[in-house]
Amino acid sequence: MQSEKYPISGKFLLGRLRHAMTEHEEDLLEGLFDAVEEAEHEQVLMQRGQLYDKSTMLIEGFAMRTIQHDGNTQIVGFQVPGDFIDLHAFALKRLDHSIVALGKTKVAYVPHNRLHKVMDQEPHLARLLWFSTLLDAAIHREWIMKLGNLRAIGRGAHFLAEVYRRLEMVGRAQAGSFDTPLNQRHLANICGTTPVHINRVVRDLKEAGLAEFQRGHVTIINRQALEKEGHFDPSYLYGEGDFAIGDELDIGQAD
Amino acid sequence: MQSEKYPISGKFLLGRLRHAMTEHEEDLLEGLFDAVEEAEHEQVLMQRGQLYDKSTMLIEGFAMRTIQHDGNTQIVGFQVPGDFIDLHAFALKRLDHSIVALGKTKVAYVPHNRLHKVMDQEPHLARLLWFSTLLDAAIHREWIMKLGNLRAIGRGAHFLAEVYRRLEMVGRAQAGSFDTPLNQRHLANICGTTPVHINRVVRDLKEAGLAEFQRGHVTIINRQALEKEGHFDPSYLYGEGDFAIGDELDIGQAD
DNA sequence: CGTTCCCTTGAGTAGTTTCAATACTTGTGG
DNA sequence: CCACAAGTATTGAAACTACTCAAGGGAACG
Repeated sequence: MQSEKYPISGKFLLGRLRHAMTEHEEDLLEGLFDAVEEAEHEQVLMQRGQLYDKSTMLIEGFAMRTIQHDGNTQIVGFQVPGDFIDLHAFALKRLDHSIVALGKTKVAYVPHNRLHKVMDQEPHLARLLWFSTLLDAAIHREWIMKLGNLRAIGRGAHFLAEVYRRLEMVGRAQAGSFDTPLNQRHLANICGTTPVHINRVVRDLKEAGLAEFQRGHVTIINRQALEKEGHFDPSYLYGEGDFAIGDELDIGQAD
Repeated sequence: MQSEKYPISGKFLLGRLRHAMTEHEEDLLEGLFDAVEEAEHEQVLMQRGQLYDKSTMLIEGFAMRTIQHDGNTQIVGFQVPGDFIDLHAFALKRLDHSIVALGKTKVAYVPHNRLHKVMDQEPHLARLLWFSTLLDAAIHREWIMKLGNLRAIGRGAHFLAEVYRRLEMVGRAQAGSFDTPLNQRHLANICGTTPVHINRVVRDLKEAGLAEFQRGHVTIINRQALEKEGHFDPSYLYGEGDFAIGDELDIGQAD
């Protein structure tokens, strides 16, 4: 599989526009990165406000995007393997938020000057990189929907359904379950509630036969019911078959 | 000013990276667009799921991004003049959300094939376009923070503070006030509450001497207190002076 | 000048938070 | 291998925030 041939970038856009990448582009992308590094749980990978001249591919493990204000930390994003987690630092230079590793993670960095060359010489690949940053934006929008429209149980259900689907796309989900570095405090933060309340939500999800959230492990008991409870429609993840992007349109060819 | 020389794209990135555009790029960008068109209040400019081969510059008026689910509509974004409101349709091809005009608006369209040429031949301008889509993502993240962390009054205060600042950047704010096509139903939706409750919030904001929200007009009474109530830190808008982007780094030059 | 949409207010209820106390897990050192 | 500490999860009760239902008032538009 792609993960073996491309140990660093093999999961990038997997299940989405991966098939739109030429072999030349896959080789090129893989070659952009410096050596693989490891990061510990809760290690800050990128700090809000700092200047960066490199961006990060998440190879193994998880990460979260956080915004601080008055001692409070809000989790505003969750990243899985294959995510180019701070590619936007290339265009923004400074990040408006921090990126923190969750669990043991493997990452690889690409210096921005190499991305400049891609912009100059590989417009099609550049556009795929752009696409991947817009996927994050689409997920952000769905989180806004989730927080603005759903009660706590729906938010919890939506998040679990989303993560399961995203892990599935990059081959990191087992049948009906996945491992996670999140605890109930993280989950509460992501769902915009308190840990005490999310604990009752977790109990309710289990009692309703939708999903189980245990330390480090999530079991999807009834996927369809879970997705319904969370009003989860996966098309915003732009998976293959959802919006079927790239099938009817050639991406990146100037005409 | 730029608005006179460039009637269509003159407000694009104004107050942010506008100064990083060369005159050549400003001319080029202006020339990309077809004739200016008008749109009515609540007119759907772009429909979720449809295929598009053009993108839209918002010249005058406002627009909102909406996600539908089960008859419910959630507003997940708010756009002001100078916003390239669906540039992401260029990379995504289909949108995960709809874009709806608010009030009388003027827009102009650019066919995607012209953007292809920009990608191929103008990597620096392409990167500025990319930057502008990432600004939207940064605003999305802040909305997630707002919904996840603040109570209703803080959310209302945050939104008013943000819009005032954004309008200021494109020269569309008067001293301490601005006009808006939003009613309290919109405001409630944006803040993730009910109209009845936001009505009480509006009253509280007025009684606390922070801001007034009247039909079509918002008055900022005490900006500092309003921003404090909303935990509003404008740096995520990447205005001049905030993260001071582009000053210490050359943007877009491959080295 | 009436219709319609929007705003406003009140009262009861539901959802969520806060505070507090207890149990369970995991890791560490004796 | 057990004891302890620290973090995490669970439960209960009271307080609060926000929602729902309902009705009345005000502004805008034809």
